[in-house]
Amino acid sequence: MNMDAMLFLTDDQLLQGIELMYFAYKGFTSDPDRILQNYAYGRAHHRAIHFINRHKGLKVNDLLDILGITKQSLNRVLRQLIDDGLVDSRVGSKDKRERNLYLTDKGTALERELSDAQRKRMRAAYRAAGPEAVQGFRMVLENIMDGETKQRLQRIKDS
Amino acid sequence: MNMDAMLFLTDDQLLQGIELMYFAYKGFTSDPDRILQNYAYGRAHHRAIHFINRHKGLKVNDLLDILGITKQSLNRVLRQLIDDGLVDSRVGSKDKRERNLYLTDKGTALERELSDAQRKRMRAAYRAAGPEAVQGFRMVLENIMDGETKQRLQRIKDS
DNA sequence: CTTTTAAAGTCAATAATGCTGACTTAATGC
DNA sequence: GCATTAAGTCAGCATTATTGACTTTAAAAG
Repeated sequence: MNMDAMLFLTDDQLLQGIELMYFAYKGFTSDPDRILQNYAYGRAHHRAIHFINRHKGLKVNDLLDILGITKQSLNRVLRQLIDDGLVDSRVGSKDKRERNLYLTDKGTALERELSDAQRKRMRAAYRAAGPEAVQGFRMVLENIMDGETKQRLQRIKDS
Repeated sequence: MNMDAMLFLTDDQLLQGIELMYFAYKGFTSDPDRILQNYAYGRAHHRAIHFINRHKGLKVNDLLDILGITKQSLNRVLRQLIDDGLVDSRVGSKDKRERNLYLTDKGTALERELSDAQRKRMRAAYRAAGPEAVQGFRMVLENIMDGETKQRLQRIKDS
């Protein structure tokens, strides 16, 4: 398939790609969803845990920014995770209004359990598709993302 | 990147892929989500409309099977679409217990509006990434899917 | 030093979308 | 005739999102 062929991608071929995204995402979330049921948590908890792990010590506002949800939506989830001893909310050292979020050992353990399952699936998919396919996968996904989202991610990475 | 390098994909690299899936999916659904608000519909309506369009005349049971939700969950959504005149539910010609689902002109119009936006995003992403990347994108996504989902899709395609 | 702004947290109400359980209706198959 | 199947419905509940209206605490601006 060359560049010329690209220009003639039919609507049907594009719809196939759209369905692929839908079904792949469903598979992608299925392992964590199953695990979370054992803890009476949902996807919202998983996302919070994931990003607190990825950006240790991030501020509540940063987390809100990444997730793109409201303070009130996050509150319920974060409250539970803190009360259940999975997340530690420490008063900011410089600015005492801020709270820096960290996973506790218990939180880290759940994060491992969740991401082990998800990594296993990704690794298998990467292996089956091969290294070049992985590069393509990444490139297309990055271009599907909102420009705004990219900027948000960059901002967090810089901070 | 060769096959050997694949075997040493770090956990961090895999986590990056996981985040990419999350953010790309978010972008992927953002255009339809915005449009659906104008009609007071949600993603569930979109999915129903999408699959009724893709598999014209499909049975209610087939739609349940594809979506992987319960009859009661679908009912609310399908009821609305039928009442609003977007979907036509016709008594099966062979087996009169069955209902074959079709989009009306009005339903087709909304489907176009939704998928135009989504196709536009996909087309742009495909172009920016290039033809080989698209192949890779497809291969990885197919491998992320559940085997069960693949079989379900095959079953519908055959029927 | 007082006022304003900012970060975090909370309460209440609402919406979309899923679930389970318990049914009904109509048509098919045997 | 009777069991099964396809579709549809009612009620209740859970999760996760929303908006709006606050409070508390701390920093920044004046």
